[in-house]
Amino acid sequence: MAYETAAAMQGESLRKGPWHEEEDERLITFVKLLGSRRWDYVARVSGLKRSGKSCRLRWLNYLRPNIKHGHISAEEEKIILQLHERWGNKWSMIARKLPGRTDNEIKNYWRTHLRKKEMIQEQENFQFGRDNGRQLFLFQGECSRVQNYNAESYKPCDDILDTENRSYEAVGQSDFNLTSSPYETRLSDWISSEFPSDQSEIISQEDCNSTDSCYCYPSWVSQENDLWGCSDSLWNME
DNA sequence: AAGTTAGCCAACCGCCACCGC
DNA sequence: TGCGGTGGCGGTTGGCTAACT
Repeated sequence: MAYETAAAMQGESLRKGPWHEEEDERLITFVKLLGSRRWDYVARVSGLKRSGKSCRLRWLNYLRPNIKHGHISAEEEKIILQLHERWGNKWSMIARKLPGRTDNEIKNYWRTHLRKKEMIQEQENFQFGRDNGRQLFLFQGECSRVQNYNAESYKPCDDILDTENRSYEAVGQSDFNLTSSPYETRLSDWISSEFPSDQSEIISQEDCNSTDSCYCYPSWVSQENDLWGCSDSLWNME
């Protein structure tokens, strides 16, 4: 690892985890002396048992002057929303438009606050079968009748299921988009590429009378082309 | 009061682009 | 022109704390 060279070459292991006050003070001192560009050099010369990368991150996210911490104002939130809509997850670009805020802070804020709002917004605007025609539903619990859903007959889940008698979880494509693990992203991409957007029917597992999990799957997932027996390309992350 | 869950945030990881040799 | 070193970036994780049961 390139970033381990500084301390590793001196036979020392690099420190990880939270920064101590003394480390912060030392880093500030050496950045003032050497500038905030050559982080590997700063890490080496300062004697901090940290990687250049770690020093850079600490400086940018916490120690540099004029940095703002804490409450994101309504105005800032509005800007974040607008820029995210325009640029997507370009956190550093968005951060440049918000003086004193770091990409890390904006990213965290988005994930914990704004994403929820967007999810709610998406659910409100959700038109089953029109925009994202393909939905995967996983119903936990009894599911014994065939249900055909399409854009015209779509009803909110609460209407479809008797919530007093069944617990369920519905996973829509929009939810796949909001998750970010490699496999989920791959799955979402795979669904988009494999199936045309006009295939909107969802049917449930017909002969499922048990109280165990039962799957209601889109009609476009045929027996020959089911999710679990699909081509290697979906699961192969190489 | 103790255990569990959810929210938050600092820090790490891995990938990629750039630059100098 | 290829290669290694470095910085930048986005995604992810882990730990702390508050809220809830």
